[in-house]
Amino acid sequence: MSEPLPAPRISDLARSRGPGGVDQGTPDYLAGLNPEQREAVETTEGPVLVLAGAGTGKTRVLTTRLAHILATGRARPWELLVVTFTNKAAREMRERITALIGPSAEGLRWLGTFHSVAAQILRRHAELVGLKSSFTILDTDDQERLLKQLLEAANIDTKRWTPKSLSGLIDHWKNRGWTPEKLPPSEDFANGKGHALYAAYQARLATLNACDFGDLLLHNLTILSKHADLAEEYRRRFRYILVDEYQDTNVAQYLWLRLLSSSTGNVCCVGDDDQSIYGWRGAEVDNILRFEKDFPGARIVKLERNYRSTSHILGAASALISANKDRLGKTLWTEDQSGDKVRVRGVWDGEAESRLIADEIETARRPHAGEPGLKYKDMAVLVRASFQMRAFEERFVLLAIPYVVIGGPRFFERAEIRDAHAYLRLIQSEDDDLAFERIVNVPKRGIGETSVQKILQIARHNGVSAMTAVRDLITSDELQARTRTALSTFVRDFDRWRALAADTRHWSLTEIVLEESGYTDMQKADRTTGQTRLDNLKELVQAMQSFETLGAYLEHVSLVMDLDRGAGDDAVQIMTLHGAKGLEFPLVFLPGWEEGVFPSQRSIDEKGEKGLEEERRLAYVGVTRAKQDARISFAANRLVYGRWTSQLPSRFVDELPMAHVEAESDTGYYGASAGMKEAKSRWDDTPVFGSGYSSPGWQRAQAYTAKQSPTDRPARKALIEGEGRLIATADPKAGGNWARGERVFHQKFGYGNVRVIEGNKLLIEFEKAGEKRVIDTFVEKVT
DNA sequence: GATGCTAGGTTTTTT
DNA sequence: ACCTAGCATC
Repeated sequence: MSEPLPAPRISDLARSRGPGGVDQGTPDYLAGLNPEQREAVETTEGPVLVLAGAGTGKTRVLTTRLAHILATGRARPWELLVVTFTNKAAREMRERITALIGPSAEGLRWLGTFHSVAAQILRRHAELVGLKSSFTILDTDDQERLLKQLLEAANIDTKRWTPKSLSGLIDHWKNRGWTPEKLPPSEDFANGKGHALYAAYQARLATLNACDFGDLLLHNLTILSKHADLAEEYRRRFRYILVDEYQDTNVAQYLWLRLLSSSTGNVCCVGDDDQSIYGWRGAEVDNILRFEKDFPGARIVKLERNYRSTSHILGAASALISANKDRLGKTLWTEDQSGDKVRVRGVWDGEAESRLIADEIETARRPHAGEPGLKYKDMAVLVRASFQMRAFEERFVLLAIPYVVIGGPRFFERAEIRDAHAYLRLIQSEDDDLAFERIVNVPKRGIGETSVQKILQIARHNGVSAMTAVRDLITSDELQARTRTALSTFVRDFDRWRALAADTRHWSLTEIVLEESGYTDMQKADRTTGQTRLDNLKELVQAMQSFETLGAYLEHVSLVMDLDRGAGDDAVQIMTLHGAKGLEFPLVFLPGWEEGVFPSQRSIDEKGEKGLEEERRLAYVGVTRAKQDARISFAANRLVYGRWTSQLPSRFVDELPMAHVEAESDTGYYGASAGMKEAKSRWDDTPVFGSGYSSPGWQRAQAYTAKQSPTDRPARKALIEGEGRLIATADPKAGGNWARGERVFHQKFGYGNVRVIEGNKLLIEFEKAGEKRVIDTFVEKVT
């Protein structure tokens, strides 16, 4: 179906030349591929599913396949549709293809994330769904504020029915490909109001000429299914389609792909059903399990030779994943026969666990038996949930082990960055009411909530933007004189900045705006977080410099919600298992393998057997990140949300085969298989930390944190005068662990501070009564 | 608009 | 145990 096309730059690559420039027949880029990999690369016509196990060279196959298609003249770069999930994956793919075929890779204009490609298509046909091609893309924050207004307008209790949950629900609906018209009646929110709210939200988005992330795909679906001619045009345009991480596609993405391809087309999906870990955000493993039905006669290529891990690591991982029922089934193998067994350790509590891991990190760094030691960055601690990270951070700080936490709050989601963006958006377009609302009183300029509501109300009533309404209001007498003055300054500032924008580079404009608006001053006044925020803003100004225009910058950030910041120095990586997908490390630590923590209880409660299988895939992903060594650990006692809880080892520990595991425990439990019964009974008899204290008369004193309280808040005072320990709580219902400097409340004597602790005795001094009381109780974990 | 306090929530995360 | 939104009060 494709006639060969001239591809000048690429043809250099297509054939390797011997020393004398003699054509040897086999293209360079195919050299070194194993037979399966080669099949995956060379099966270019018709549908193909590449099942790529962990560490089987997937990215290499993917990029080589693209290079092959281009090099053999089957298509030109702009005739390829290549979609990934993350910007990082898209970027990496582009880089690697460029390395293979040179600058002609720039022609790959349809290579990107699902959302960025969908956005490109939507911009071309926006009018078909009632948008202008200049539509803005809202982030979750904008979304939630908009929904809050709608909920309030509909008189719905936003505490019981939070904007957040509605936003999550709408997102879920969009992921399933449901527009308000197609929403099944069984789906609902706030007792029968779900459908109307969803429709109202979409209508509001349309008036704002905006859409959210889900809409990018959803509008595509509407356009492509209603306009068969357009869909056909795209199907013709995309001669070859390639989808990465197919196991993570949701229904909307799946439908989108179906509309852009035909069932006999050249569609290549790459994925691994065993690594599907995003079911909770709409991914359908079924998409990959069903591939052969969707694309009859599809070729299935399994990549099973692993180039990453030792045989023990693979053995442990394979045994684990074999406990899952819903899978296509692959058996990874390796020629590597070196390496140690996976080590499993049971320890007393979370603290012992972090101590153990820190020790092992230091040991691994030391040269041993002629082998050089590992670097910090060769090691990673992979946790199930982020609350588990803190224990490691504390330990690493204490021992001066350098570490980085990967993940955490993302750059463009930080409040200060969003504030800055809101200023810029409002300068760029006066109609951006959401931006207006966000910063009209940030920093405080005497425009209270009441005035803002009034402005918005009038704006909506008159069908104009908030900024226009403000211009009218300044000249009327509907607002207090003081508010009017504040507003006219506000408007004047923006007029000035807008004029300035014409002949100022956008990053300088940003600096000027932040300075003149008083935003920088506001942050400087905040001693707790101000400096970090100012640093972030500086980074923002820096980042803006690589964009031509303000518009280009804003389009970029709305799709790419993070900055690719430097990989950093030599440091141990701490991250969640989800965050570790696609990465590899010589030495991997997998702490917290306890029932309820991992597998997560909530996952099992909500999704039952399916949830458990996904947790197991997560365990599989974790173990297969390791190249040389994997170390699993679990604790008998753990502090979870401030409560000491006794823990049982994860069922995943039991599923590990002794042949590939070496287990040992400080507390009586030996982990895998052999001697399990006896070991388990010993574990069950192990005494657990006593915890909890309660006594009549004591009430909970609310904890304040440095972030929440400025220096003059009571808790803060105690922090400064006391021993540097933050105020904790003493909750008679829950029991609590008290420490020096902690603040407590007694019905009779009021607030008091814990001054001295000796053994089990507490001395508490009360502020008002001048009372001193000695409390005899069981105290532990005193710092 | 600042302050004091309470209630509610806390798996995983991309775009 | 900790954080944050939001209420009541000054």
